Amino acid sequence: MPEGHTVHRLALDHGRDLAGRPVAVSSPQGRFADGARLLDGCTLLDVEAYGKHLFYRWGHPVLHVHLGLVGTFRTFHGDAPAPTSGTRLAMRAEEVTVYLAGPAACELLDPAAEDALRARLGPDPLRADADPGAAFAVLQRRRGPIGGVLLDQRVLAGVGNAYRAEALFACGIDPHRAAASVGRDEFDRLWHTLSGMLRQGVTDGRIATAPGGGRFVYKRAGEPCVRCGATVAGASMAARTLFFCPRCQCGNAQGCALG
DNA sequence: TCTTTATGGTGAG
DNA sequence: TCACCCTAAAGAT
Repeated sequence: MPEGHTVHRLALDHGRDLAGRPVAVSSPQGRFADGARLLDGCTLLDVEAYGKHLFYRWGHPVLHVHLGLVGTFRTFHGDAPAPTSGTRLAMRAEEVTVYLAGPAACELLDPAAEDALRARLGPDPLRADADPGAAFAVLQRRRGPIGGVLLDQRVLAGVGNAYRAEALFACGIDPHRAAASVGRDEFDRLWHTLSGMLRQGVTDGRIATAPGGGRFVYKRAGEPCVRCGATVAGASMAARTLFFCPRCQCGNAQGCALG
């Protein structure tokens, strides 16, 4: 489930449900037992999202969570079921209970470690402090196709496989084109498209980028392109399945027809 | 009751 | 580029 929109939505929800109150923290699975013991009963001050990373502040070392590919949070209002055997972290404040399972990271970070982590991240299109120019400057120096560079969190933080496919389609950009060949105007349209799609995803709680609540190309390999009817392609790029329309994104399409 | 799949990232070769 | 880590749900047997 997790691209930037999921993580930002979680930060908003957890901030609303848990912050400002003492939180009962535990690790039913046991793999975060030491950290949970330290945080248990502390008042959560705030929750921040940066790209695909979550930071929970308590006045202690910050709690850093990264969902990875399979991590999921589940929230219960009122009575919560018993946690599953894989529940790494449980947090409860008043009537809200949150379970975390399968994260790539659930750890305490001291300020230096947090700084080092943030220094590795490019601008996040969902954040007000994001500077698209910084992302463009990095992108211009990259070798390799734009479809691969978009997934690199050092260039842009928060974009994953679904949004790379949808945004490149919406902008009519061939994913195989060299990243360095993308001009500033074109990049600005791409940034704006990504930002809008991600923002919509935060609101919706899911990735619905095409009119009618569906998707343009993501996971639609073999089906007809919604715009031109050509068969949507699926191919591997940067170790993930890339979906695109070989006609609409043929390498000489102009501009951002849909975005 | 298996096997497969997933919107991610790291570290080894 | 590959193997591998994490968990749960869906699909196949």
